[in-house]
Amino acid sequence: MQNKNSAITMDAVYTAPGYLFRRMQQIAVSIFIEECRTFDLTPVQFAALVAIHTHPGIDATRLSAVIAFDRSTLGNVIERLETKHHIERKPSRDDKRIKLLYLTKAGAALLRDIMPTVDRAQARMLQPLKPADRKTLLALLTQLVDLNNEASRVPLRAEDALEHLGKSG
Amino acid sequence: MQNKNSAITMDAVYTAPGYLFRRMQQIAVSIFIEECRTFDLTPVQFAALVAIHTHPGIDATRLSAVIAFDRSTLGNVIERLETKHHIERKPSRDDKRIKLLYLTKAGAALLRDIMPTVDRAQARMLQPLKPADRKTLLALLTQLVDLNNEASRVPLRAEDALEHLGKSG
DNA sequence: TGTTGATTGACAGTATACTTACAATATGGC
DNA sequence: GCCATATTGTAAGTATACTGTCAATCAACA
Repeated sequence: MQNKNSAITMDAVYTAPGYLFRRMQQIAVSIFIEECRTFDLTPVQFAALVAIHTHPGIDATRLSAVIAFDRSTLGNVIERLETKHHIERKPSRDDKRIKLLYLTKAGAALLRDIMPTVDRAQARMLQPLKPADRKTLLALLTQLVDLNNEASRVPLRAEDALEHLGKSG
Repeated sequence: MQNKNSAITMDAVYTAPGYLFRRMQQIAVSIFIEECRTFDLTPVQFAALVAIHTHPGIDATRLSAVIAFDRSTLGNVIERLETKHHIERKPSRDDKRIKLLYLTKAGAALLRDIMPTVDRAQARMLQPLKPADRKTLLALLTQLVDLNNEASRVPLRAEDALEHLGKSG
């Protein structure tokens, strides 16, 4: 909202939720990359590894729904993870369009090893707040993301995405 | 944090602050673009226009500090705004390295006209929350972004960035 | 004055994050 | 079985968001 004079100041930017979300995302990625630099893994690559670990044999389309990540971009992410030998793609016998995703041994080991570092990175993001405020912020944010799910171009579809899974391979 | 069995589940993603910030950023951009589609303006382009309006004759480096936006990427943003005739670049007489940024008449008019739409977009992002919760979330987020400012690769330098301004052109 | 070091904008490279379009393949209705 | 429709992965195009590097320029100092 502008003030009563409708004068446009930098407050139109600094106090806008959208600006704060963008800044916080920048900061979060920066902290994650810095903490995990020895593992050479980005936040999205980490999310993909966790999802593939949790749902071995998932395909790219379902993976995108599970981590709420655009399907087209995910193609590049999968490619990079494959180049780094963290995952492998296997053709499905039942559906020739589909490529099934699995962690390699190295990928599974990496995921196991990186967990404490990721936990530390996540904690660092909220560190400056008092513990009670951290809980409040997380609760409100979780609520808001959930209620706004359909507003995003790639809504999270954790459940339905996996309904038809497990019958291919 | 993982549970006591250290089993890796999707909760390692879904409950992580970093994931929530990413989701919220996706949602915020999506809402902004959707509301402002008739104006063909992105959130960052909007922030740049506001900053140039507030500080006519600013250069690209200072602009990047004022909106906490990477200097390299900002070059492309400026280029697009110039192509759309919303801003113009003029060489500085005092410093041949610098190009001074100004809104065009059309750019100023666009900025004036888009304000209500941007306000509506910003309001929509927090709409699902109760009014009291919106205030709480905004306050905590503002605090967190401020306290984490130095953690980002492009810290906000609203004040210092403008200290040496106004002597060129 | 002249040279060193900093600043500025531009560029190349990587990685999200989205759009639309397309060919190969699969599915459901007939 | 055949065909319209849908799904899947891929690719091209746009826009952030960052890393580096580089040449031109400027500023400060010996």
